[in-house]
Amino acid sequence: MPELPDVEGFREILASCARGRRIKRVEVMDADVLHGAGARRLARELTGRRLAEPERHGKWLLVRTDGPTVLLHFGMTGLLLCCDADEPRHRHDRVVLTVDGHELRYRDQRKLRGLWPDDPDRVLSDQGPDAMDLGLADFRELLSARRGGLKSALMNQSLLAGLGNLTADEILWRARLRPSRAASGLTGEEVRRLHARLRSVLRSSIRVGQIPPRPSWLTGHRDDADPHCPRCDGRLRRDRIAGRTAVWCPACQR
DNA sequence: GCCGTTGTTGAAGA
DNA sequence: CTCTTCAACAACGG
Repeated sequence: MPELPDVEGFREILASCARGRRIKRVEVMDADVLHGAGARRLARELTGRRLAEPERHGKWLLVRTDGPTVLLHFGMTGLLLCCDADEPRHRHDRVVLTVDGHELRYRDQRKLRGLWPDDPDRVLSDQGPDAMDLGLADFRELLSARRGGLKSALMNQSLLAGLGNLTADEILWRARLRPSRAASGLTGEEVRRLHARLRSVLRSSIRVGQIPPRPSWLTGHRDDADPHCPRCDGRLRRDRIAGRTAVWCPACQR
């Protein structure tokens, strides 16, 4: 689930639910999700701290406090929820921060990622600029220096941070470009188009907190038994590209 | 038991 | 060195 738009939604949840409030209690139900610090140390460092304005970089959420910062990554199945304290716990709730009146819950089925109570600069040192902060000139520069495929470049977090498998497919489909194109082989006009679609897909998705599963979007048809293009009605293709399933329209995308 | 999964990583190969 | 693929991580659904 979580790509840039989802994580931006989690950031808004965190801000509205807990900003300015004090952490009363830290519960770790499953220490598998803690990286670089155990449950004891996490509780000691966070209990009594006041939550500050949260930030996001790519798919990372920075939980700022008046003391240490904790970085959250949601892997494929992670969520951040703001719950009333009397709401029953879910079996996949791994860490719970109690603030006044609410509980912030890190819920994750698969535990592929988790919490890093660590120096943000160190954890984010391998990340490229956030995809929403990347200007056209830098985008062009970065693609032109690339030897591999276009989709794998878009998903490479060290080049630009935030795009995953679904957003990359949606952006490429909107820009009418094939995922297998060489990253450095686009014309000036194609780069401009790609950059514009990148921004518009992210902007719309951030509004909804996910890629909108609308029938007019490619992502709305990914899981159809016999998926067809919502633009030209041609049959969509599924290919294994850069280790993930790419869905694209051979008729619309060049 | 098989396959697949909106993510990332390290190892191995091209 | 650059880039890609692969297996692994863990848990679940079809």
